Amino acid sequence: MSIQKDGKLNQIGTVTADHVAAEAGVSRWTVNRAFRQEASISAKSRKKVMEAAEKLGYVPDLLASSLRSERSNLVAVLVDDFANPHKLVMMERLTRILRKHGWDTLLVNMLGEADTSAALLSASQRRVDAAILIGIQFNEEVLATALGAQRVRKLIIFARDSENPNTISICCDDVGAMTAIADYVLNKGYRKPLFLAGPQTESAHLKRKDTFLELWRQNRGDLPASISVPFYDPLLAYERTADYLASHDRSDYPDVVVCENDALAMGAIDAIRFRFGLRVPQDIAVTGFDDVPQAASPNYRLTTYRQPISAMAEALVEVLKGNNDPAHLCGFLGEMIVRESA
Amino acid sequence: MSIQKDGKLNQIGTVTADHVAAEAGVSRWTVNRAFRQEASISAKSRKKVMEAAEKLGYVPDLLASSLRSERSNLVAVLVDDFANPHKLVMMERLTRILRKHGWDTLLVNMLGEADTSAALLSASQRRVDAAILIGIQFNEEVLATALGAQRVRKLIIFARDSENPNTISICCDDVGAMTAIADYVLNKGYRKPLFLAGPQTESAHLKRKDTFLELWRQNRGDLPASISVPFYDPLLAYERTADYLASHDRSDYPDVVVCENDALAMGAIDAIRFRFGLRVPQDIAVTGFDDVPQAASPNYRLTTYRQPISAMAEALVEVLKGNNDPAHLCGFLGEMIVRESA
DNA sequence: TTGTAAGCGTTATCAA
DNA sequence: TTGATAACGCTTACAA
Repeated sequence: MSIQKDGKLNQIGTVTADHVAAEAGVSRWTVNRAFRQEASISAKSRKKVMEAAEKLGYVPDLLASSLRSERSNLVAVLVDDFANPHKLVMMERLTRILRKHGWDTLLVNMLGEADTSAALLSASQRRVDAAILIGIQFNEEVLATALGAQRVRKLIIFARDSENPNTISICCDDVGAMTAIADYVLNKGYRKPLFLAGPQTESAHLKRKDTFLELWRQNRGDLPASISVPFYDPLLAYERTADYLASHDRSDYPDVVVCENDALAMGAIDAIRFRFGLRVPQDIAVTGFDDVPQAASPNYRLTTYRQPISAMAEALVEVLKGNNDPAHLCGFLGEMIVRESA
Repeated sequence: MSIQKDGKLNQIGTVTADHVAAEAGVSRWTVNRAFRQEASISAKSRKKVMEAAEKLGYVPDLLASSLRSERSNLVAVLVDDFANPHKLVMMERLTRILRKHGWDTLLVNMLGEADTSAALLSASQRRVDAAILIGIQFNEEVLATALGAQRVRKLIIFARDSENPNTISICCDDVGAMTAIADYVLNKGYRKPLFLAGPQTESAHLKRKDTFLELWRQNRGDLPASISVPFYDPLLAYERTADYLASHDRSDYPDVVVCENDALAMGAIDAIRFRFGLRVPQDIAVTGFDDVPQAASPNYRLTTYRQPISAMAEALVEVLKGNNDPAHLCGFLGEMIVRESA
C-alpha cells in the first residue's frame, strides 16, 4: 500500500507523519502542527503539509497520539440495561454529539452490578478520557472501590443523580420535571394517582417517586399509593399493574397512573387495556417520562416528559473539555409532551 | 498514585510492566508473558509476577500494546439507524459476546450514507481489527472507495448480505427464513398477502421481498402486491399501510400483511386497528421479522421470525480470530415465533 | 525459560 | 515558526 523509509511495503499500509514530512519538505513536527487548530504554524507550511498528506493518504494515528499525550479523545459509555428503548435514544445522541466534538465512543456492556469494576477496567486499559454511566444497576459502593483502583480520569453519571462525590452527574431536575407532571395531572382534575416506580436500588437514583408523592401531599393533603418493579421492563410493569388492580376494588382504582418512565407506562397501558378491558385515559389515565419514539405510536399516544438529552450531551462535552463547573449539572429542564393518554 | 523510576509521581497513576518487573525481580518481558495464555513461562515466575501486579495494581495498557502489535482487540460497530429497536438487541449481543472473547467495541454513529467514509476513517485511526456494519444506508460504491482508502483490516456486514467482494457478510439465510414464513402463511390458509418492504436501496440488502414473492408465485401461481417505505420506521409503515388500504376497495384488502421486519409490522398493525378499526388477525393478519422485545407485548403479540443473533456473533468472533472460512456465513437459520397476529 | 535490542507513530519539551 | 531529542508502554525478533 505505501512504501516505508526502508522501502519495505508496510503490512497495513501505514503512512506516517515522517512520510508526509519528506514529501512536503518539512519536519515531522510541522506535519503534526498542521493537523491541529491551535498550533503555531504558517499558512504556507500547513498548505504544503495538507497537500502532501492528501496525496499520500495520511491520517494521524490516534493510538500513538493517545500513548504519548494525556488525552485519548476516547470515552467509554457503560450500559447495563438494553431493554429500555430510551437507551437507544441516549446512545444516538451521545455518540453523535461526542463525535461532532472529536470524541470516539467505546461501548461497554455492563453485565450486571458485579461487573462494574471489570467494565471500568476495560475502559481504563484503553485510557479513556472519561467513563460515562448510563446504566442503572451499578452500586455506589462497588463504584467507589472500582474508581479508586482504576485510572479512569473522570466518571460521569448521565441522566441520573449520584451521591458519590468523585463522580459528575449530568441530569435533569427531577423536582422541576415532577412538578410539571404533578401540575398537569392536578389541572386535568385527576384526584387518585398511583405512582409506578422502577428499581428502588441504592445506586444512583431517580428522585421522581418521592418528589411526586411529596408534591401531591403538599397540594392535596393525601399521599398517593405507589408500586414498583425491579427493572424498567414493560412486561414487569404490566404484571405489577395488573396485580395492583386485581387486588383492589373497582371503586379504589386510581384515575391516573404516573410512571417513572415510558417503558413502565407502556406496560401499564397494556395491562389496563388488555387485562381489564378498560380505556385509557377515560377509565384510567397514564403518564410517562422520556418520550421514547414508541410513545408517539397510535397505540399509546403517551403524555410524557422529554429530557433535553442533546443539551445534556453538549454539557458533557464541556465537562470533557474541562470548561464546566461540575457543580450545576443537574438542573436541566425538559418539556411536557401532551398526547392523549392523560 | 505510583512512583516512577525517576521518583516522580506519575500524573495518571500509571504502573507499568517495568514497575512490576522490579517488584517481582524479573524482566519486563517476563511480566508481559505472565499476562498471556500461550506464553512459555514457568508457573513460579507467573505467580511471582501476578502477585507483584496485584500488589501494585498493574494492568497492561492496551493502547501501547496495540501500537506495537498487529492487533488492537478493538472493533468498530457502525450504526446508522437508531430508530429500529432491533439495533439495541444486536448491539447488546455483539458487545457482550465480543467482550467475552476479549474485544472492545467502538460505537460509531454513521450520520448517513455520505458519512460512510468518515466513519470508517474514525475506525481506522484507532486501528480496529475490524469494522462491523449493522447499518442500512451505506452505499456499495462509497464503501468500495472508502475501503480502498482506509486501512481497515476487515469489513464485516452483520445481518445483511453484501455484493462487495472485499467484505464479509454474516447473515441469516433469507430464502430459508422466508420459506418458513411463506409456509406458515400458506398453511394458515391466507390467500391474499401484501408484502411491506423497507428501503429499496442499492446498498447491502435483504432479499426478503423478492424471495417471498417468488415463493408465493411458485406455490399459488399469483404474484402478491407489495409496498415499501424508505426507512424502517413504524410511523412510515403506518402511513403507507393506511394509504394502501384507503386506496383499495374493502373486497381487495389483503388477508395478511407480510412485513420485512417487526418495526414495519407494528406500524402496519397500528394502521389496521386505529385507522380502519379492523381486527388483527381476524380481519387482516400481520407477520414480522426479528422478534424485537416489543413484539411480545400484549398489544402486538406478533408472529415473527427470530434470527440467531448470538450464533451469528460467535461466528463473527471466529472471523476475527481468523478461524472461519468467510464463504459460508450467510446460511444461518432462525425460528418462527408464533403468536396471535397471524 | 528468560533476557536484550529495537522500534511502533506520536507528542512534550526545549532549543534554534 | 520550525527542528531536534526523548519518551509514552508495550511487543517482535532474536540471543542467551
